[in-house]
Amino acid sequence: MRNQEIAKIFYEISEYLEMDEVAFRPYAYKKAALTLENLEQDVSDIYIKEGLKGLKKIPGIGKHLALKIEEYLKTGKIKYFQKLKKKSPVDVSTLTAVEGLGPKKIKTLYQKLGIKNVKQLEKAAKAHKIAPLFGFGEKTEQNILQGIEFLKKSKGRFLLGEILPIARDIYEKLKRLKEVEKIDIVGSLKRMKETVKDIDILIASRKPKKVMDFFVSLDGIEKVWSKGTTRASVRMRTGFDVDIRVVPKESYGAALQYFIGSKEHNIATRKVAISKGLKLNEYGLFKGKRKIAGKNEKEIYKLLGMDWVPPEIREDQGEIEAALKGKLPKLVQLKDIKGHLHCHSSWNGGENSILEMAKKAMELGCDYIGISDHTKFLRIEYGLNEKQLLEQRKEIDRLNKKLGRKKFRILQGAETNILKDGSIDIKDEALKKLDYVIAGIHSSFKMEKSEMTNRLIKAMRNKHVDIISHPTGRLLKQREEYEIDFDKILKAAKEFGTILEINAYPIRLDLNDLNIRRCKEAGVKMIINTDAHHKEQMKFLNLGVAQARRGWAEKKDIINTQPLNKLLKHFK
DNA sequence: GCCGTTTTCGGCCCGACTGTTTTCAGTCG
Repeated sequence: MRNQEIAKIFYEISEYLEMDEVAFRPYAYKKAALTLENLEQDVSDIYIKEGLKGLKKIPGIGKHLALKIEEYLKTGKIKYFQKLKKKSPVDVSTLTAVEGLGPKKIKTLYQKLGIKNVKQLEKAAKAHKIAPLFGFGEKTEQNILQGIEFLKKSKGRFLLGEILPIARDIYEKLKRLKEVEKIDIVGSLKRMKETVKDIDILIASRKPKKVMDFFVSLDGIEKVWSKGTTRASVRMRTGFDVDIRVVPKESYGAALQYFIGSKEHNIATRKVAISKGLKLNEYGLFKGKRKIAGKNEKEIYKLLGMDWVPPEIREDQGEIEAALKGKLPKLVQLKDIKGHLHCHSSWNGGENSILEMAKKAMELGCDYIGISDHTKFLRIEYGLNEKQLLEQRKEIDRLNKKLGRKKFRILQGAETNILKDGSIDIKDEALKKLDYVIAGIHSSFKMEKSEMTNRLIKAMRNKHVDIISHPTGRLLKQREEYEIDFDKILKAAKEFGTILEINAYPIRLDLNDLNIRRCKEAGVKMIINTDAHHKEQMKFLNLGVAQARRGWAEKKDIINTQPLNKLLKHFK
């Protein structure tokens, strides 16, 4: 998709303009980038079909941005962007990723110290050159160093949600090639890890050379790192690396098992093989020199006396033992999900009306959808007050009547705010009238552990609060989770019957896999929600399901696998 | 730079928080 490439450039332009203190234009670029990211159609398709006129129909894209998109599609470049980069040769996109640094501070750092990238930034901070600058100080310098450390930890990894669509696109293109007999995405992407380093693809073919030639000629490739007879590696313009590997059909299953990993799972599996006097490697399962399996994974696991292990839990975290005993969990699946309850509408600044959101949910096969707009504390998100919630109630009742379907229902919730002292920003009388109440932390993230734990527990104790949204508050590659005593949270959830959310929004994935497993073991119920601010974002559901699976969650652990009447029983 | 008109320029999300200041700028959401 060219959309993501262009969106990335527009975001950067917006940051350069902010550095130059240009008014309002940064906002226009940011808005356009956001729209492009969520656009269903590929801009290049739109352009081919309808030209500039078609581009201008996209909301937030006017004459000038349409011309820039055209320029990019035709030449692969945007001159205006290059000019800006030349003027301030600073790596804004990674520098702004350091928490606490924005365009203005970056500008000062460049002008006073000539800092252009994170490496120079770190050097300057360590040499205490930043603290004396006007508007900076000791604390800022320390924060910068901390921010850099955090960045380093997540360096070179991409969000599952951003890389998956690109991987699927490449997968589909390769699949159509007639020389490709079998094909799978492998590696950590197949295991649906929350962040992924690169895209690995495995192919069975008798004509590897043809597959290689086709692969390196794919659209969107920036450069080819290497190309051999059975493997190749490329860098995409979007910044991802893609590796493919071609093997003969006869050993495809063994190769699949090997390349899906994880390494730890493979080591443990090979130990099982050894204990049975067998040998397992990427070419097959062997008894002495004789190959006894290798064509597909299932026969390999079977001959090892194990059940087939779903890729999401191949981490050597107890799945080997469970598979040997035939006691693997029956993991929750996307098709088990009957609806979801954390969606935002245009009532609080989301992109789509309640009706549009509901229609999309129906289209995706949901039996219900919950609208849970932000509440008044979050001014920036147009948070609703008590009165507006009542008005929204009427609108939802009206829509339910109009849709008149027994099979589908819109529920009214709200994503309320847990204030600093653990109280909720909406009065009880108003909460009472909602079908359910979500509460989440959206401010004051830096609190002492016991204080933060108590803050959350107090909210859970509220007799109207049913669900805690994104319980740990982390943002992948951006912000650490706030400090909480998770065991105490679990205990409280159990006591008060509070449901913890698995937020499927790509940058959140919160609860994460480990916490999901703890939750399941503690017998605390969970709900998988998308946090969609746009109807297209409902597709994130599968990312949440994947994390639930990684956390060994089964259908019974997740309340939105239940039909509406049973679901409602979980609420206070 | 977009949008929406009162068709040709004015409006465009705003409060909390932090770390600087010593009344506020920059960043975040």
